[in-house]
Amino acid sequence: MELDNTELLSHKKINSCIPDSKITQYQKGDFIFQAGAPGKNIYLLNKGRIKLYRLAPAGKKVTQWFCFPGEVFGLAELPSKKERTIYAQCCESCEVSEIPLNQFRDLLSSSPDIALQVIEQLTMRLKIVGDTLLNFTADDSRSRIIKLLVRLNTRFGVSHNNRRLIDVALTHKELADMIGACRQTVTTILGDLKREGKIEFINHRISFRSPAALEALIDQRG
Amino acid sequence: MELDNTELLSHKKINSCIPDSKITQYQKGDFIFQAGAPGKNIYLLNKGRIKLYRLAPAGKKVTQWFCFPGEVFGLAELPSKKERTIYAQCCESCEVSEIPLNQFRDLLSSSPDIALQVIEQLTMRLKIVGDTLLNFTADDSRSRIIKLLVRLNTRFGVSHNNRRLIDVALTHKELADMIGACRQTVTTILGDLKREGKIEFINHRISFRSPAALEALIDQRG
DNA sequence: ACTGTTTTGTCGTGTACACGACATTATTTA
DNA sequence: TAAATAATGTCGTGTACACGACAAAACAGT
Repeated sequence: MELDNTELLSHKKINSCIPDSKITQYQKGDFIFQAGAPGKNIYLLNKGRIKLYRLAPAGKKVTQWFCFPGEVFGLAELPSKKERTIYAQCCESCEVSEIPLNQFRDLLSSSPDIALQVIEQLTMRLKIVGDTLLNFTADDSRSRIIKLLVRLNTRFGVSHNNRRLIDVALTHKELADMIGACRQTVTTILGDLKREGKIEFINHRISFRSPAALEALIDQRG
Repeated sequence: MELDNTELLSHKKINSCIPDSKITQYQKGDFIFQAGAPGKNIYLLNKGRIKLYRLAPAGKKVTQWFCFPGEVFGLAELPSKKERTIYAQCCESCEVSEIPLNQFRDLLSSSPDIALQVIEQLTMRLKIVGDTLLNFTADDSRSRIIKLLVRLNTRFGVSHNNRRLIDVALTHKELADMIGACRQTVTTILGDLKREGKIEFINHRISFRSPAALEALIDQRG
């Protein structure tokens, strides 16, 4: 299982201009860091997409965040100085700037502008994770999927034949993991929605009339 | 229903020294702000305890955070400038400093130290909300309660008769809301734990041998 | 083109837990 | 100290959904 609070991410991007940073290229599937690692660095994503997730003992995943260019990650250990609890894995080839924690601190002190952007990024994420949490307790699987699609639309949606198309290929497993459901449930619900004529599939990408039309499907309870 | 990610909060407190801030006293039950309000201010809690929560349409609550003295709140609207989605309600009588958003921005620019503390607070919260999210998908009610007790212990735990005592009076409803369960389930599970001799009640406060002893009760599944 | 692997679709079956309904006991408030 | 309100304890009953099992389809590698 895998969660994703990621869809709507901060619109505040930091330009890839961290001075004296070490820049590294990664391949799809590579880990920037894994849970258990010491965690002495802060990262800025320049290019690509990175999935930040946790792993429960039973092997369930919780995708905390999808990082996009301009976003800082690996901050969680800033206060605690403990080891990482999160996995950071590349979804595609990525370029990442990396600086040590204390250097990052200095940077923030000397660049109030960057500090403010970091604060805005964090704030935004906190809000979205909060939304997700609410979503979890309040909604059933169907509503969760619908809301997920709406959120995905705001990040990956493109216009296509006078409709909206979520322009990212995602498997049912991935979708399931984003909303804390099991794969079969997602398959069934997606099948229902398709049968109802609410969504269409264009090679693993989901298309629908409009976000509003989708939202109208959310039952009263949620 | 009501969630709480609050238990372990940032250890970074900001001294109540925001210049030119308006200081207000509140009574228990008062709202500092409610969802739907414009949200042009940032707050710093000087004294008391504040519950930050969301409300789902069906009336379910999700407690996002318990604010303690030295913590900043009301930030979520910093980037979006939209209306608030959160309720901030006093759990007891509180003293709160309040400054307008842009003044807060200026403050951050001129005081990198405060900016850093804010970043650390946010980071800490993000981590905890993430934990909660994982907790939600991976654990059943019993494990959620046990883990909640462990977390509560780190914040409110005191030593008492060579045992740990969570020194806050919480109703079953409140506990239920913290873990996204219904009240009856909490009553039952707490009853089980008591019958098993794992916990005791000392006027609405929960006591147990040790956090480790509690954690041992978490079943293998995770 | 052939074969292994991943993804999708569709069944049951089992179960955790929400929800309503009460009775009982605390805790406020008048 | 009575009356009202809130908190607890304990029942069913219903249901959403996880999980296992498998078949079919799509995709990838050689």
